Amino acid sequence: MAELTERQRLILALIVRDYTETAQPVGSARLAERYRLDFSPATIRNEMAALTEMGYLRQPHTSAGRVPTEEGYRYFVTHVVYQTDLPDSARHTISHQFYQARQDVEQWMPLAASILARQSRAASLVTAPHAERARYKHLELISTQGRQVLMVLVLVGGEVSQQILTLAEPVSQERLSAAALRLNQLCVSKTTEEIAALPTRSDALEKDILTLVLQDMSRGEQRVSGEIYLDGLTNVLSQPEFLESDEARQAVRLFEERSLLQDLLARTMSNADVGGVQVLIGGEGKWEELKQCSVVLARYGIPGHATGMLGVFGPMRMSYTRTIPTVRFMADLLSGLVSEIIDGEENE
Amino acid sequence: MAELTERQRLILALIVRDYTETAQPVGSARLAERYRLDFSPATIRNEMAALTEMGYLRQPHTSAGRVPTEEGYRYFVTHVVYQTDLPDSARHTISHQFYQARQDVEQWMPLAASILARQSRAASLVTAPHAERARYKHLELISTQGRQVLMVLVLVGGEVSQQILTLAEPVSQERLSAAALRLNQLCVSKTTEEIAALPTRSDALEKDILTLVLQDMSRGEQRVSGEIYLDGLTNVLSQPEFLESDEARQAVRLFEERSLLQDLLARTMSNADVGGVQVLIGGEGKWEELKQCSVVLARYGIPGHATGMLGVFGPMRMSYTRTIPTVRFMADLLSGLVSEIIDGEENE
DNA sequence: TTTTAGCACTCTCTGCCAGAGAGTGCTAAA
DNA sequence: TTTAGCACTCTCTGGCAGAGAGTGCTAAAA
Repeated sequence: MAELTERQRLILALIVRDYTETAQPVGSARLAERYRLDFSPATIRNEMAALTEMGYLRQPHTSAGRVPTEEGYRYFVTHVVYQTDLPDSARHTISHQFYQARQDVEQWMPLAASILARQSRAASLVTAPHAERARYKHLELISTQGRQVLMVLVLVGGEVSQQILTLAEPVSQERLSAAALRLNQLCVSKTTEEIAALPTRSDALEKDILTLVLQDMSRGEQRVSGEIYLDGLTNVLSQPEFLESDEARQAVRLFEERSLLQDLLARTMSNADVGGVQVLIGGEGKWEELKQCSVVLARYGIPGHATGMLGVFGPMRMSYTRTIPTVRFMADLLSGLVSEIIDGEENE
Repeated sequence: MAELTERQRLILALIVRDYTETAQPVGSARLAERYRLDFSPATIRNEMAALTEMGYLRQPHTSAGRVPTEEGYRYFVTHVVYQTDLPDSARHTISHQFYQARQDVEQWMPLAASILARQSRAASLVTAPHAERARYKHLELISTQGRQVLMVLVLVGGEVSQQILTLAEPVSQERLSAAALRLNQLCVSKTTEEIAALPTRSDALEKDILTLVLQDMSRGEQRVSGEIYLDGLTNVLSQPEFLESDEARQAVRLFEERSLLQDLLARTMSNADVGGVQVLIGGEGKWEELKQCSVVLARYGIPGHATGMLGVFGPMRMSYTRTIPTVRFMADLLSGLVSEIIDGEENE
């Protein structure tokens, strides 16, 4: 990547900014006037030509203004905006909202998604924190009609899963409770491997249930993420990119097809350290569906215990200046909340 | 409503069908040719004029074909399609898919949403079954760092809610477990009122927790529905209505703004008996946002115990012939599943 | 050497117009 | 009661001209 002069950086930044706001190719005269630059449109044209030459800008057609290329955004993100911090006022507003919802764990994820969407004026996604290694906390067996039993499994960290099991023959609630009690004493705080290594239960009922518990736990471990919370899709649907181009609309499928989203998260997760913000511009060649879109993602949580991802999805010309600091701040904030749940359990 | 002749009904039905498929106003010649009718375009024109006079059809402009009005769809739905049943093949396919997922309660709702979306080729929504009157089943207190405690409350019927509580001073896991055990013995199977009527606990910890449990239970009772599952939004976004008209796009906000959706469900819920399918065409004057859209909704579950809603949302010209029987069938199917969980608990 | 004014050129966008096409309503005949 | 024929209406499409925005180049100014 060639080095840019101070002035070129300024012009690139202003073009990104203007295009982000208007979605129209930006011309030299417009730029000079709107930002009261103290050099002339002609000078700007020369610099634009240079930036185009270097691959940071492009022209939709000969006599149009300039539009940033993927490389242009990339440069903007890494050199101009990456360091900026979220303004104190925003930090306070967000912290305050979380403070009010601190009791209600179930509100955390939707709240985070809603804040991300509002701040970035784009679509947001948040996955619930998810432990790579499941640890047993508590089992509850609820008798229903005849042979049907509702099994509720709570894992360390607070993940909860439910299953229905059909027994070979009806079993009373008393026997179920007794079985659950014994299994709870036996398994509490144990990992999948540790439970698998236990001697086989002599009682047939307990043995069957334990098999299901193990199945459930390892199924959870194989999943990339917990539940996915989305918000702000309408922000993105009203953008001109999505009204006009079929291509961009494709990207909305990402939000429906779990498999696509999981794939995206999995790949990004692997090379994301907690706290670092990943910016995927225009799919970076790898995701056809994201050609006209960008995704800003971060991982949060406590690695080795429970982590989740959160991010923002929008047109390539989204406001990185607003989005990146917000995503970073929210990741830190959720990490804090998760550590409050996890920390104590480590040394139980 | 004036009575229609057999032939008028046929023509109305064919116009609805054709318009549903093509989204284009349908003309007399086209209709005669496409469906090989044994009367001429001129006759059709006469009937169309009559149907227009009666308010079932309208013309976008003088020399265009006809489009059904809201009244037209309403007539079609009540007189033509309401009785039709879902073909056996579809019933079997759906039953089969649920049979495979019968163990995994958490899969039921997303699966139902996915099937509804696929069958109707529109957007679907399913709410988890939700009890109007909460009944305590089991409480779990998980100690985390210091004064933070994760509380997991399981209700009869399988609803689970989580909260974090911050105690005045640190409490050991042993004390927490003991408290939970006592509260469980005390409260199992009790309703909110019954728990509220219990004598105050002497132990301060137990008293505080019980207050939170009650708060949680009554908050749940005030909610209209459980969690909401959505699917198939892309089906609807690719329809011409949504590409062209801003008005229709408004309707997508329904799917994001919980409050709107809750409101819609609440109002429909109130005059829906379980099993009956409600069809809301073009918002029926009440919902501005739904002007160009229709919603097919049904309630499922066991009234008095746990009920939920499920439905399909799409352009006004959605295929009612496919959608209505599917919604009805799915409601019955989910009712069956819910009763399997509930039944046994009643006479515990 | 760098910046800027001037200018010719290019491309899109808008409005306008004419002709084709689709559909209607009416009238009169079957 | 149904249908063929026909005049009429309205939209849609393509072509075309003019306006507007923006560029690149050249030559003069700083």
